[in-house]
Amino acid sequence: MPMNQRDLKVNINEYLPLRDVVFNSLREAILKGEFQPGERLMEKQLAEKMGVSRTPIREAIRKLELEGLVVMIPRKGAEVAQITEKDLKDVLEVRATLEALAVKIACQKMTEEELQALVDVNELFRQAANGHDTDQVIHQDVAFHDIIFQSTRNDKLIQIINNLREQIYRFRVEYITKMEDFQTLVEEHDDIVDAIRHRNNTLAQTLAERHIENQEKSVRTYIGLL
Amino acid sequence: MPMNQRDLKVNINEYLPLRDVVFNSLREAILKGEFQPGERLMEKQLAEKMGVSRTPIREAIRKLELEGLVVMIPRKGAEVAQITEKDLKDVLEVRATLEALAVKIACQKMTEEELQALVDVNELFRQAANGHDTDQVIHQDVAFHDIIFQSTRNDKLIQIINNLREQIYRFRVEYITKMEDFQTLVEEHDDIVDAIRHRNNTLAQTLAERHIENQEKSVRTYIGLL
DNA sequence: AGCAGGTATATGGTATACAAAGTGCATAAG
DNA sequence: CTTATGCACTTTGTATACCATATACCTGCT
Repeated sequence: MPMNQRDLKVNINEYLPLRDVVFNSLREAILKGEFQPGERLMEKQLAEKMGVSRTPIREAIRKLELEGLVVMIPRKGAEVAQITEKDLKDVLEVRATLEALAVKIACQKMTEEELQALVDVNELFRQAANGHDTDQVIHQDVAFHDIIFQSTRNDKLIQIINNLREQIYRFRVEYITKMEDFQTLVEEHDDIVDAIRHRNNTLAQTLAERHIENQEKSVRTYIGLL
Repeated sequence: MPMNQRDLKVNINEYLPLRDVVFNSLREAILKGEFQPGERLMEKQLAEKMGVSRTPIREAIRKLELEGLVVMIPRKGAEVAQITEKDLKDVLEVRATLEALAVKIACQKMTEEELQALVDVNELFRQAANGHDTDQVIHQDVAFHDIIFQSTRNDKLIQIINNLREQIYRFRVEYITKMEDFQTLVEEHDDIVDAIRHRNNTLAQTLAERHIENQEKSVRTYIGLL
């Protein structure tokens, strides 16, 4: 019985409509910068490259459209969304508030196990930062924030913050790569961990908000105001 | 020349792909409760009813899927999303924070014209509430909050809050209809207007947050914990 | 009543067709 | 030499037909 159940579960988990496979591929390609902002996404071309028909491509594009990663131009098709300075500002303004909310809830709900995981990830982050391993820095930074989000038990909050992160992910890769000094980031993470450990939610909120604001400043500096 | 330009503009504005017409129709139908939660959305049936082919229907459903209004069941199709008590709680927790952010920004950026418009809408809201005109109460309440959101000049914030409002809109219609006493709502709106007028952003934030929290309590009371 | 098996129906995807709009390039006009 | 004009080509948007597979329904058997 447990085996059947597991098989069933595996089957359910493994089933992914082709449209979602396409959706995930395109999304990742856009986030990694394999498609430039403004670049056209042509159905036939994508269909041929991915070996599928136009139908799943079109459906994937509908989802990317709502996700904000592509914009539709009537009767011309989809192109990768440009990000203006204002978009960046708007996104980070909302994100700062929601990250603050997340740590506030985390102060109340985070378990000891989660806190330990956060400490561990933060240590990996520190090592990556000291070793200037940018890939790891990005990876552990995402992991760090993910632990905080998961501890809120608020699926809607998690979904929205992830979408907001996604929208500026392309920049993050660029500016993190250019950035030499991760010391500020390390210190900010340390402070946030401490605030959560002491369940000091007002402090944690302030720190989280400042953390995102600093990120905005960094992006501006390193990207050169776009 | 201005006439040509206007004609062109009109044409551009009037063009809506069929998929978007379908998307808007289905969305409105779901929000108005014309489709019950859990009800199946069948492509062929919808296509016949709306006089289009399956293609635009399928694409519209992809967007509804990402919007959270329908859930996909693998190899079975789309059905109208159920809303659990936890969903409601999660959504309102995020909304309370974002409404607070909105009024905070509004305190800084709202123009005198917008403030006047807010006062006017608030007066209409009061009249609707006194006259127990539920349709108008809902309409003016939406208008009231919209003016505040627009004054933030943050398109991302506006988009996210609108999505969050949408998710509980179905309940709003029900509970507002059942609600007899709008006095609390009127007072809360008055207080928020005053706080914005005096550019008191900390007070405004507190009021907005409480306003949404009260809404959560009301929904729970009137819907009976779902 | 419960189960087996067959039938109908829906999804998910492929392929094709075609009108309308957009793109690009060559050629004509100024 | 630059700017229109025109024409061929491509792409989107939608419709339609088709099929494999999965689910739902029904019917008859035990």
